[in-house]
Amino acid sequence: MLDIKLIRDSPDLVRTTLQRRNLDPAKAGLDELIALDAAWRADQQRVNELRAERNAASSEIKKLSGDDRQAAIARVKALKDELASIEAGLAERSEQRDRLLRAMPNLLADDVPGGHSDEDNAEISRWGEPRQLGFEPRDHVELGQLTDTIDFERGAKVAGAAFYYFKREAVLLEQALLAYAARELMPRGYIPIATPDLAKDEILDGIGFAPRGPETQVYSVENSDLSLVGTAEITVGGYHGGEILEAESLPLRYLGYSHCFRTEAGAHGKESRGLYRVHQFTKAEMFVLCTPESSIEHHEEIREIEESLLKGLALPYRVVNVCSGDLGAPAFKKYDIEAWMPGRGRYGEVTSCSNCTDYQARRLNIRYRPEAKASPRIVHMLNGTAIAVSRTLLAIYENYQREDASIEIPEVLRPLMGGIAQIPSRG
RNA sequence: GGAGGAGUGGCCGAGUGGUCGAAGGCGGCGGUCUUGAAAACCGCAGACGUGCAAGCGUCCGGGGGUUCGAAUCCCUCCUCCUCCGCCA
Repeated sequence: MLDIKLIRDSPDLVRTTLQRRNLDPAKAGLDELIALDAAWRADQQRVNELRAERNAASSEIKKLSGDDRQAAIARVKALKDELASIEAGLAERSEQRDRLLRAMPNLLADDVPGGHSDEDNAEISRWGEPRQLGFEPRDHVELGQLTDTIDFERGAKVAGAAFYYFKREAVLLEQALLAYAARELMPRGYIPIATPDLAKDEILDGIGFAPRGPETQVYSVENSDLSLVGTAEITVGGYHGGEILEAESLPLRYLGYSHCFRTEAGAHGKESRGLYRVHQFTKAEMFVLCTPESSIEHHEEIREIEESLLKGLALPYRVVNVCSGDLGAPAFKKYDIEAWMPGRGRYGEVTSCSNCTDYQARRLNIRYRPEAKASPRIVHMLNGTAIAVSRTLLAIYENYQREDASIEIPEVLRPLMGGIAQIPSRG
């Protein structure tokens, strides 16, 4: 969430941000929030005064006895009743205020392009040339069938549409990709961390996911406050919740491994074929906690790492700067990296990275102490995909396919697959 | 699953109704001493809210209650530990 002080001091900045995000400030309740906050502060002040009075009167009581004591107790009781009535209103106001405050999206970086959908994302670079295959490329669904390594039909039979089985070399390929991420990132200071696949709703909410409700993308567990995580961003972000970190420990770089579960409500349509949009996949996620001064720099570093991972796999890609309308509430700025996907004949998102500045950290109350004795400050948090297995595997299948439907294994992954150099066609 | 015990500041740990935001220790910071460092000694130090500030308020796992007053009493939830059972 935003700092309430920012909203008090710079309401116009917040108003402009909402407009850039194609949100109506009135509908978002900005003015309502400002009014509510002012009223809340007035109430708070009044309550403080009454409490001070009550505390003072109360501490006198122990010195009194007899009728004086009884009279004093009666006075304090009256004060208490008055206080209770204001406190009730205060609690309600504070709740409303928090609800509106938490609903405000993050500020935007100056260079976030305006726009309404992913079509308005701004391409900023390209790397690699799509291979000249010299034959009509198959898509990964067909390749998965012909190699007997991806089984969507039985996935649907057992778990429903958009579930799948990996078999044979695909299993090794998944493990190789996950190992590849660790091998590349550990030298860069990333700490591998395998996280729970479920998290409490309050953590989901802290990261900016709506755990329940009609719009949710999240599977929740009945009769509990747990949900299946959509990304390790949730569990790694929650890892330091409520803590005050030492300045020397920053930046903290994590490589979080988890399964990811997404309902993809309302997303059934064009992209529903194959691995591109599935209900479950495995992912290695980069997560960085750093000082506010360094987050922009770290964002660029994460983007650079994501590019280097794709370069290592020799997958052609382009980088886009995600436009304001396509940006989630916690993100200050986000890059998508889109690999070439021959089966679709275009680029498709395989990784992305977001600078969420202090938005999530404030909700999760993650701070650091700049130096001894100094007051704590909110950290900045960033996340980025190292490897999303499903989409990366999709891109490898389609880019490395041969005419006979066998699939070459990218050079860097072969040592991680016991030397396997190709997936044979079994068609 | 059953039975007990415990959750206090960065850490350890006192504290069973008022003067406790909380002794003491460790760690931290500043200083004295020293060529420098260590040791020793002296001192300073919680978080949050509000306020220009002084201050005031809130916070002793979470929530609720009793009381004029709760770290302290009651209820409830969570977490951890020990023992038993069960499973691996």
